[in-house]
Amino acid sequence: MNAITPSLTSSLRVSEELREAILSGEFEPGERLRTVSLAKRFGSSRTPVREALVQLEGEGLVDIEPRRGALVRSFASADLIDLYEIRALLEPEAAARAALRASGDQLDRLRSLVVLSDARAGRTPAAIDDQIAWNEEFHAVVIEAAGSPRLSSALRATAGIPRAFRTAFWRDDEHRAFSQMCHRELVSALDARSPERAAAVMRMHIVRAKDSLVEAMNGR
Amino acid sequence: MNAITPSLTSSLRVSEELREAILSGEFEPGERLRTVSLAKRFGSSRTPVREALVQLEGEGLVDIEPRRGALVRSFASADLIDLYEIRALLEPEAAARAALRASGDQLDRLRSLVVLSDARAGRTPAAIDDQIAWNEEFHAVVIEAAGSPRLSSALRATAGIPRAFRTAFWRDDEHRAFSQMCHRELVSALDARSPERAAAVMRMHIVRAKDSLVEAMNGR
DNA sequence: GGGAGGCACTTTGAATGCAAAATCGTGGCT
DNA sequence: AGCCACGATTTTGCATTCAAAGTGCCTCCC
Repeated sequence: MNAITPSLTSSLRVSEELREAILSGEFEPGERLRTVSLAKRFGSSRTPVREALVQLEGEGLVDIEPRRGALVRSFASADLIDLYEIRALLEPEAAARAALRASGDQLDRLRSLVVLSDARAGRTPAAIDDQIAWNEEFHAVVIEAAGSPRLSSALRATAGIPRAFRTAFWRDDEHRAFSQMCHRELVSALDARSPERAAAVMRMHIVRAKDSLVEAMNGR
Repeated sequence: MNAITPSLTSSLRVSEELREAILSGEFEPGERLRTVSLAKRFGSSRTPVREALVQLEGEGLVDIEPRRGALVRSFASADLIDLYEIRALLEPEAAARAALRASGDQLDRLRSLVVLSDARAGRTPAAIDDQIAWNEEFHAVVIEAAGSPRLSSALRATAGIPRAFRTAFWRDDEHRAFSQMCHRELVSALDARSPERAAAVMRMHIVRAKDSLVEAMNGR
């Protein structure tokens, strides 16, 4: 999605690319993010890099220590559980609002994302990457459909966790099947314009994901 | 607490002061925040001002439109209601966690804030300002005591926003008395280490505040 | 008289320069 | 041998500078 990013400002482009790089696990948690090397990598000066780092700090992906610089935030297990518990509070509300406000286009997009995921049920790395991307977009569309800027930004602050962790549970067939079922059920609830149902499904979905994560982490 | 702010970096100092300025209603909602005048005001160059603006955008106090600059975010009534509904989701959770984790110092501080507010029950502007400050600190301490960085960052600016509407809120004796009662009750729940009770009280507190706000806005 | 176009001024966004703090390695001292 | 101090180097944070986009005003034409 979003093949064309106009990227009006360099700052925004850098923050996008850096966010992707962090989420894809390219940097170790705790690793220092030096402005010069990032600037070189993104073909800009240090100024937009610094602004991007401040923005990503707000999203919870990096820590900035004064006079010491930026680090990739560590995703310790307690922190990840924390993250999911907050999502479990916010996303059901987003789903409920989406049930009342989602546009036809948005519902169509959600439906097509479900169909895509159903059709691509492999376990190759590429298939898993697709699954992850579609899953992210699915949740992003629901949040967008909720039409609450505050909710959106609050959830952005709980931004994605490194995909390295996600592969842990996207490899699990059972979890994936359950997730797909939740998505289907959620679309159905949104179609039915039932906020209670949408919220309940979303809550179940998130809590289950949290448990799968805990299980995956314990299993190693 | 934190009477001395070391202000290691200029960027942090600017963001603090600018946050205060916005929350105190010094700028009109929708007003453009020009980097040169802010830099002049804070005695710095535009660079730290820009970083502060990015940070405050993440906190939801400012909107940045690419190539156009920063605006004070408007707190339209729908937006404020939205905000309170999110607080109503998050702060009860913060209170519940605080019930489990609050330190003795934190509980003492909460108790003393309640005492301070009880002792200073005037209606002069200065008294109201004190009430507002203590109320904000009360909520800040509870959130801090929850010990969840994600929750803290999601809630950072939210408690301060109603300061712009102080007249609506804090002049109403009934609301103020109820608020004080909630704070007392919350301290009691935290003392008793009862997360359920703490969450329930906090939820009531926030929902009541939302209704008071709606009422105040309709009443004019 | 009203609207479109153009020109000057303003403001943003990005690059660069510079001072201060932090980091790292080395050597000396106990 | 271990530890501390000190200097070189790196890196941050801020100021300044420059180009490009935006804004507003004024004129000219219809």
